[in-house]
Amino acid sequence: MFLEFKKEAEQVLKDALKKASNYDDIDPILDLEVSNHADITSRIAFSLANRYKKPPTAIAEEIVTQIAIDMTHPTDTLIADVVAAGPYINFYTNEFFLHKTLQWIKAGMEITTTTPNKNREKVILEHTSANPDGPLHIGHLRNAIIGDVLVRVLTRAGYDVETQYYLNDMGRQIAVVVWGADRIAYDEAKKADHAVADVYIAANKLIEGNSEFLNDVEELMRRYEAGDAEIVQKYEVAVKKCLEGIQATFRLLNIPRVVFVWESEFVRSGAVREVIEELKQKGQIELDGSAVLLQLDGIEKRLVIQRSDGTSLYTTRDLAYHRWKSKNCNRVIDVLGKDHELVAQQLAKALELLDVKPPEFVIFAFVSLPSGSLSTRTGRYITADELIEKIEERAYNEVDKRRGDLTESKKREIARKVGIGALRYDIAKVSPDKHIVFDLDDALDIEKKGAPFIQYSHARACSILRAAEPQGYAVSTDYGYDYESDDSLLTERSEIELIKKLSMFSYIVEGISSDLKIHRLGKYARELAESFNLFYKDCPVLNAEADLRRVRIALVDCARIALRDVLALLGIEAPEEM
RNA sequence: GGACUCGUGGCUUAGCUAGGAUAAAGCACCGGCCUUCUAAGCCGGGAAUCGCGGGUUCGAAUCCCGCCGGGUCCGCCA
Repeated sequence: MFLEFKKEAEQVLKDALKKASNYDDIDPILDLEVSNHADITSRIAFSLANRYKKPPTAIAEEIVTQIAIDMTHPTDTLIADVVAAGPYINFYTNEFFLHKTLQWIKAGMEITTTTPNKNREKVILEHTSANPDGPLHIGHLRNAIIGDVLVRVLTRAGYDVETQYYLNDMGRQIAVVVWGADRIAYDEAKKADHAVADVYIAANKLIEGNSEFLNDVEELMRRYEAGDAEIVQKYEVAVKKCLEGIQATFRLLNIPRVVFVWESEFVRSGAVREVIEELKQKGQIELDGSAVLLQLDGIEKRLVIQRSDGTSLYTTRDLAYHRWKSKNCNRVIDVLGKDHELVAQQLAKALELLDVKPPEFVIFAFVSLPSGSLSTRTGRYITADELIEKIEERAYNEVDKRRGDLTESKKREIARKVGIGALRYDIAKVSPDKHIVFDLDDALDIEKKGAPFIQYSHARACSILRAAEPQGYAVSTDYGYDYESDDSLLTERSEIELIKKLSMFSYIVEGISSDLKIHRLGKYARELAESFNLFYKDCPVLNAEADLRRVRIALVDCARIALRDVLALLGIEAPEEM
């Protein structure tokens, strides 16, 4: 609902600028921002001051006098007041805005987009895309969580999102696994992806420095690219085994519906060859022996698009993949580690040559351990599975400490929600360009004001509604607003602050769907929980006088919905008690 | 060496894209609040020359330049 308020403020300001004839020539950059001092504020007076050589305070004053809001009916506007505070023009919401916000929440919080026709546009979002040579580790976890939160936010904003996991099945790593699987048995007692990692690590040790084995591996790669049926079959067994484990981890993390796209498909379909031929015609080509290099605008590093032996490379295959993605949707989004940044730039430039709109990249900095960087090959990593198990155990201890009264299965269920929630929140709340040194003890310390804090607020809201029912207090949609007098029964500061915070939901979702900065969602979720906790402390609900009780119960219900939904966007489950 | 990126209280972070009203939180620390809807909560306190130096500006954590420190990349690997 805040978006609607902002839109109205924009319109009012534009009209005022038109009326203040001195300023009507400018293209209005309204400079409207959320502020501590008002519900929304405009700093436009500063830029006008520069242009017209007048003090900004005078300009702000002048503009405000031109503002006219028709208030013949209180429900014609969401604005209560506009005042000049020095150089700032401050806008304040009215009672009707609060009322509309609650109605809107109860009706499902539809996100009205600012740009038309965006609804149901198709997005293909690629995340994780880890090599299928072992389990996901905490580096992949960051990728997966950022990606999954984006998928949830974009879906909520009205996009039709497909999540893809690009499967690098043509790399050397997989050939090593396939080679190893012929000599070393999988440990069937282990989770599939962990068993694959064992084989991968052991095979690497055997191959290291042994040129005969190295040749074997290269032979495998050649035959796979050529589509040798026997080899393809072996590859499929190994890759699918690993994938089975990775998907199990995704399920634990609440990451649903991921479509696996096999890299090799683009080679066998001829798409890679087409890309290479087209680049040879359209691009600035250099030859190094029989290898083909492409010089890209603004990038010093030349991109090799074809090897001396004529076989394809990862980047060219990726180009074919991206061209295909682009043909099948309106927005292509890739979540990538920082190590792929140069490749991403080359990819974007090469796609431009092919007249394909480049993807939007979300690039995140590395996760390392206090002992150094992660490596699947050397076995130096903490797996996502291990982390999930430990954090759930820690969460169980916390639940057990507080709720000894619950049944074992109930405690386990809450521990699972709290544990995964804490993990996801910890990663989602940090800006992707911050390097993370992962400290296991720190991650397991779920006393902090993270996901459990937000979940707890939700549980409290549920608890009130649970207690209301047996007393015969139904949840109504009466928010205590009087259309005649424009009065509201919700007048406490904490009530109003809570409703205003609730109204920001769509603003945040809409914002993230364009700037893709998911850490803003974590901040909003925490602020929402804080607002609810303040309301909870200040305003008795069930013991309030009957009319007030009715509208406060309705407010609690709205808060419950918003907390549940914001947690859902973070991929965190909202327990009804904890 | 070159390119990119990060550097904000003891620790972890938000704010930086489009410069503006007292730099905002969490953890840790100190003190207070459970006969009322869950104390995984609430209130108060101390704690920051926003890495350093210059520049642009009426105004810089935010933009520009230089330096220092951490990270990533610079394969006919993926």
